[in-house]
Amino acid sequence: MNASVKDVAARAGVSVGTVSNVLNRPDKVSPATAQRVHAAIAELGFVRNDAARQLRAGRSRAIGMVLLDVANPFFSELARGAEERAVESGHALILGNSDEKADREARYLDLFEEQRMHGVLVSPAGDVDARLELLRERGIPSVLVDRGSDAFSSVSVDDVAGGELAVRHLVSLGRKRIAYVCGPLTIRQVADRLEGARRVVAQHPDVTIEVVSQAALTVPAGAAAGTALAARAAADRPDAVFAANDLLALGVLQSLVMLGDVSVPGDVALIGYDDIAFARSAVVPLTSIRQPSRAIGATAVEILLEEAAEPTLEKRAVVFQPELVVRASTAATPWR
Amino acid sequence: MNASVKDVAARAGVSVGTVSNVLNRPDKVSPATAQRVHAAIAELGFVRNDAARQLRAGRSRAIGMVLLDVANPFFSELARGAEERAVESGHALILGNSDEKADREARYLDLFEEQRMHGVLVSPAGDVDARLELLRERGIPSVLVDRGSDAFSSVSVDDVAGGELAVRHLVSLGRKRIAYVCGPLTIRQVADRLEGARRVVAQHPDVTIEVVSQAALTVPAGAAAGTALAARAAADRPDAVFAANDLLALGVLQSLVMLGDVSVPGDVALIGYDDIAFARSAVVPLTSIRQPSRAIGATAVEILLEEAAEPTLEKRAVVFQPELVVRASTAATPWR
DNA sequence: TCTCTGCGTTGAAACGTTTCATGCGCGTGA
DNA sequence: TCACGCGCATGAAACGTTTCAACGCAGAGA
Repeated sequence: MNASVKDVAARAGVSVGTVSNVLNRPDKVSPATAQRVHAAIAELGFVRNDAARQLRAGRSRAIGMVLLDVANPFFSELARGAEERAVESGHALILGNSDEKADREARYLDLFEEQRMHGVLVSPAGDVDARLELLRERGIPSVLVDRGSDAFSSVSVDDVAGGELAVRHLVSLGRKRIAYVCGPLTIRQVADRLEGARRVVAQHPDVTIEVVSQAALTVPAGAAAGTALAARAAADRPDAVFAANDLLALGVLQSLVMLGDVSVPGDVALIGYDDIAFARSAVVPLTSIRQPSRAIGATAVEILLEEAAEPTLEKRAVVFQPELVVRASTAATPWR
Repeated sequence: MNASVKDVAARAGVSVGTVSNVLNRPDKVSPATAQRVHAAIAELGFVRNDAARQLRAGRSRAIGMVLLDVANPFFSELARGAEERAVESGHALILGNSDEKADREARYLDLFEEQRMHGVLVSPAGDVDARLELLRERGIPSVLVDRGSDAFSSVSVDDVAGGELAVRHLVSLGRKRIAYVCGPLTIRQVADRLEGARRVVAQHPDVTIEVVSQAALTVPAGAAAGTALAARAAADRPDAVFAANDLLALGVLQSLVMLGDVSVPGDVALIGYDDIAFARSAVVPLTSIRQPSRAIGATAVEILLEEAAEPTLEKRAVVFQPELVVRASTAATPWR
């Protein structure tokens, strides 16, 4: 049904080896022959079969990426950065969604292994180290994204520092009773941000922190947490909320301001994490911790490609620093 | 470096054919042999090479999808729906971003053709019909997403009806001077929504519509449009804005309310399109037109798989109906 | 004239899987 | 007892590419 390199060779009156040379090392073939081959290709509408090429090469040219949640703007930005860098050097980026589930993550890694991917980028949900070690043994390098590791190269943001930044900001505004609204503490980023938060709290005897853990890092999960907070007696309510990401924060904001009768930042100051594009257009524009998401993605691909080319390379750990972006949700005086 | 089916066969003391049978038609092999083969697979850590399998099979089990903008929640939801349906039947979904650029779109289609994809889903940026016709000739079916077509199956939403819904709502609130803030009119959805809007305007002699076209369908593009509107003298300003999607609407909202001194919905009523999750947590919660994004993705995969199995099938066109979701940005009285 | 170089081209091997015609051994019915 | 059918297992062929050792040939140098 499809023209193969053999058909092209026959049509152009050359051998298959020559056709392949025209495609892959044009300098090795005379202009006249190349010309004839190109003509044959065009006439037959020949399209290279990547499966065969890959089989021969032993590995794919594609890079696999498993993310916690593609619908989260932080991750889609990250993916964007990675894709751009990958395409730049002739690689494709295959995206998978783990939904923070270890089994979905594992399925994608299996798939990537079957495809003999050029390399794999993971923002891990479960404990992937053993699995990645297996991949490495089979010649597939990996880079962890948005999390550090002792065993693999990684590109991450200093989440402990981010937690410190956030809580230090809240404390500097005079807030004393902080709630940390977060997802499962098994997610490293969630735990690290809490760790940073606690460090700051430890330095201020009169400040307390309470952990409100939800099942997911999504807007509805945040809304649930916010509803619970709004239902409390005012005296019992925290005067500040640090949310583990902006989606949670937006959910909290929604239920505090729109359903409950709690004002932000009057009654409760609110700070998110990631500084997604929507943070600034929220009901009350959201103070947040910004991460250089695109740069993270691009850097991860960069490192991955280097390791794929030179497997003996030592592992590296790039750590970006987060940045505080102050908006109305923590402003000293209520916005408007 | 990697164990092959041959190694497994040797280890288990059977032929390669038998190993393949164990993997693909377990019923054809005696339990005892199957047992031995499974043991060998485990011992050697054998992982099937998908490239070889694909080469033999003639086509990949993956489905390719090209979207206008993966970072747009409408599309990531859509992709999510598609992915779930695809995985359900043992297919992988490969995602590509066209960024509304015809050349990027073309690159992905080339890639998908080289990979002999099982099928292709496209939300088209450029004019893809000819290209898809080529793919079809080569045995790769395609389904258009979020756009109708005469030549291919499609799953879309009635954008003309959506435009009507939006503007009828604005008119019912007594608004007379409507601005349509949109992206390039070459994008079908953008044009269709305008068409719908114009139909309603045509029925009301005292209502006018003005088109404010931007280069992209993004938040910053919307902000630019909003800034321009805010800069006008109040008498010269529209009393309602219909934005071609929620991202634009959020941008408009941002610049009207936060930079300019225009109140929403007091001075200007604002309606978006897509009803993304963030619409409800905007500065002023956004009235919008909801589309069943996940169902669209799932349905598209469904149809694609049927066509892949039965290429002679007649083309189908599924059209979902949009739905109006009223929030504060068009409420009769200002919110709060 | 003969040998040596180097350029262009050739054709076969190899990548790892699935498929399919073939073969073998055993029990069953005639 | 023989033929037959049935259940399993076999191994070669095929998929389409890239690579590589080998080859032919023309021109240069001896």
